[in-house]
Amino acid sequence: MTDDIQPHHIADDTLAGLVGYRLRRASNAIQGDLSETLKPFELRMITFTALVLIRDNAGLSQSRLAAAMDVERPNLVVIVDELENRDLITRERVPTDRRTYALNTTPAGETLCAEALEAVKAHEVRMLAGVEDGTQAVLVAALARIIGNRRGGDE
Amino acid sequence: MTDDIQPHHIADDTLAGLVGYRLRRASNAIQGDLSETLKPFELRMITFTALVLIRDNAGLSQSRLAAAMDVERPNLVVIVDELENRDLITRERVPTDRRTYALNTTPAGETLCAEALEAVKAHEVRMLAGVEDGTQAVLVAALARIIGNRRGGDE
DNA sequence: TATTGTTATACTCTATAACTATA
DNA sequence: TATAGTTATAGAGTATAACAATA
Repeated sequence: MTDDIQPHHIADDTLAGLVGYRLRRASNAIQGDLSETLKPFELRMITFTALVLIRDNAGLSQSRLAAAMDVERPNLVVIVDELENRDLITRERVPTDRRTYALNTTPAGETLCAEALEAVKAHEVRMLAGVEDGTQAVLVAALARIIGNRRGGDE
Repeated sequence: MTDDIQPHHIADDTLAGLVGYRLRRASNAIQGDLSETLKPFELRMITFTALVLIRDNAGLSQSRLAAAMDVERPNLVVIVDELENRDLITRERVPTDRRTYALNTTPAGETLCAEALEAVKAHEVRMLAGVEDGTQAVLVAALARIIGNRRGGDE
């Protein structure tokens, strides 16, 4: 094949000079691998996130979970439905405020959560191979700054 | 308001311990700000990316652009349509291979591209405020590693 | 037979309006 | 009246199959 005129890899120096561009590509790389990692557990990234947050915040309401996940309430319904239908979480009326549901993990949900978390930790080790611990700390600190710089960062 | 029982911010320590979680949040923060930055130019992130790559790779074909952008060919058609309809790029038949189109920026396209790039650079400075130059270099190097660690990284 | 660009289509994700039941 | 959860729906973004023109 003749790639003398048209090189295989096109010039993307302009974009590569943007931190945001590299950040998105790194994030996509991790998300892709994470999706594969969660497949054996029949979890998507978003259902995994919800499961972990419910486990770590017993009795959480859907509204507060939606706010924490930055997901619109209507969209959270199907996520919670999915976890409940698989008996990974329970949805119980709160006696003091019968509008809200208290979300809690079932024993099966806790087991699956723990197993998935182990797999995710292995996935992180895989994706961060070659990045030293000290560098990872610098990376995390820099990311925290960037997150804090978002429009209306603190409010 | 009584937040004695239910704190405002729920515990997300488990997820915060994952680099991928922070990476995605930082990426989302930048993407959100970038979308706002590009609005005055009536560009979306994906049309901006295409415009820059066409400018930097004169005569590019749609297939190669799609491959570079990691976009399916059918989805690129509408992106190229949009840029062509706005007279930012031209789409001309290649005489040596009449199947392919050669993509090139128009003068208007180059002007808009340069102006948008200036705005994007200002956006980057804004989003990276508080992250020192040395730290940025470490960040970029770490991101390059992560991107390289993606499944079938080099092939 | 393979490739470029295209159309049509479907599936996921996300966003908004409007409803119900409770407060 | 305001809030929690829900339904229906609409809009992005993305993925696949199949086609016409060309190689």
